[in-house]
Amino acid sequence: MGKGRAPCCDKTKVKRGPWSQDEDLKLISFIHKSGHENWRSLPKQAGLLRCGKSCRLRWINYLRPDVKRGNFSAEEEETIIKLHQSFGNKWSKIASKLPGRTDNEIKNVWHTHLKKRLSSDTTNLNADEAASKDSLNEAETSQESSPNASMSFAGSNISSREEDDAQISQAFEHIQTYSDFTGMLQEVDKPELQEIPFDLDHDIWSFIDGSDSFQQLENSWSSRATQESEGDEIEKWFKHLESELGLEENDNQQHEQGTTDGEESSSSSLLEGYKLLIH
DNA sequence: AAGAACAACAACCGCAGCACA
DNA sequence: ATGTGCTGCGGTTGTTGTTCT
Repeated sequence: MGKGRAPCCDKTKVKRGPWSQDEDLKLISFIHKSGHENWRSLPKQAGLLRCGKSCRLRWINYLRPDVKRGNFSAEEEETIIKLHQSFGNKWSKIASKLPGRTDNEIKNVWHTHLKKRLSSDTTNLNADEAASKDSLNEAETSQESSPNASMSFAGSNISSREEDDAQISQAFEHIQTYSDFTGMLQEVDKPELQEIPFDLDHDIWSFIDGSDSFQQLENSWSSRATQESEGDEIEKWFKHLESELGLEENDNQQHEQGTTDGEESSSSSLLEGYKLLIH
């Protein structure tokens, strides 16, 4: 201390850009073994030529086992819109209300889908309003038109602050339901989400990222991994991860074709790689 | 079929806040 | 009480994939 603030990392000595499968594997296996108490020193300890920030981001947004991947459901989108109304661009706060979704993912969805949808909805509504105003003037109706701007979200219209608040409350109730039933997160209309069996792997996920600390993990993972049942669970989890990372197909293809490329084969199976790393 | 335009998303950067010495 | 280091957050950029002309 006292020598000035050290830079986050030496940019000339760290790798940047997309993560390779080998890097993912190293990060996963290191965190499994030792946890992530210190992101700054983690890359060095894990043998990664990456900035600690980059490792953290990769883990949180992509590799963490409880990250829910796949398209956002209409309900989730609606929830994001409502939460954004009350929280603004506090993505982490919004993310905390949506189990399995990361702030980065929500931010992306907002910028790519929801913002546009809202603006087009608003435009449509303005046109509708103008049209309805004319008709209202003509009919000289006694009904009061709302002074607040109206917004439409996926079939629901919010035309007053009170209704707005009520809808936010409803959203929270909905979120609570989500939280209560994380084991049933599979969406009926989103079959791709069923690739993540929350219920089946609940133990291993809480084991990895839940109430059990990584300090406990540090002591238990290696020894537990040798036990057959735990080994099965680890294997299962790695299979899911491979499927998430799209490695399953490669793996199969290589099995069919007969692997010749050493580099590819070294990363074709996360589980095999993991086994090599921990032994 | 090829190139351009657009969309989606992963990753980076800089700042703020917190914890600790 | 103060300064430093670390983490987390939000804004932004870069890359890749898809659709359109």
